[in-house]
Amino acid sequence: MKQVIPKKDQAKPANTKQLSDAALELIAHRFRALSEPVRLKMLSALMQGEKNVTQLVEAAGTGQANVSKHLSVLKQAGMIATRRDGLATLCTISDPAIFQLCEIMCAKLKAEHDERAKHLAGF
Amino acid sequence: MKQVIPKKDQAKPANTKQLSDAALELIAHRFRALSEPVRLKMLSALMQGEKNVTQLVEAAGTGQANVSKHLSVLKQAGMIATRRDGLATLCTISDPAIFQLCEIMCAKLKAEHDERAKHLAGF
DNA sequence: AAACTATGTTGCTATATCGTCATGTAGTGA
DNA sequence: TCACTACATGACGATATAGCAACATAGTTT
Repeated sequence: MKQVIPKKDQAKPANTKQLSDAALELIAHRFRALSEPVRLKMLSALMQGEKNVTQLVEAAGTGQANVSKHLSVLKQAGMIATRRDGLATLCTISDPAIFQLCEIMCAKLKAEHDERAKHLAGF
Repeated sequence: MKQVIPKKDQAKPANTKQLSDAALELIAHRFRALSEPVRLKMLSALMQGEKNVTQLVEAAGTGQANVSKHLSVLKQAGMIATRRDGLATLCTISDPAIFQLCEIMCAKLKAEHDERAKHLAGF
């Protein structure tokens, strides 16, 4: 999946950002965190405010173990933060950029699929 | 991976967008298209303008067959468009939203990893 | 301390997907 | 038509990951 290619230094055009392989990998990793419906559903729930894991399990519609793993993915991607409060683990969105990203993607989808609006209830 | 959960219709809070499962799946699919370093590298190359597949193969640093498959992923995600010109297949970014998405993600990373700037040459 | 609740973790299976090799196909030129 | 180029597609192995079940752990309450 990941291979190291001898990378020839390429001249950097004025207005073009050339990203290193390491940077691309980091970026890909972030996008990947947003590439699962369950995680998006959890983030969507968190957009309403802080929630504990049990609430997220309800929102996600999957098992608790699964949610726990998804949480660690989102956490590692720097998208959510957690704090302990007694028995509960409270989760919040730690980076407002998430909102922008989702808004852009949603707008994109809405524009493209306006004719299929029936399948996109809630927009 | 995908399970159909009996979905209770939930009241829709005023300022909160509740996305249907179908919508979330579409959004996740779009983000997933951006979750591979090779695809990001291809998009990065396309940001400089239209390129044919051979040029993208060079830019991506992987095999032609692989690039071809990644291209179809990006195409299906509505991120690039292709047109045939003789033997060549010319590719362009079809949605400027890509730029916004990558800029946001890059800014996010830059902010978080400023201290590791050495690994992020090119920013 | 014992029982209970809320989460995290591990082992497992099923599925998805990357990368590669080989082959197929479309368009070009001799 | 034959060879060549540019690209797409199918088969394959290797790896990653979602989901589930069982268990482990932390904090609370009695």
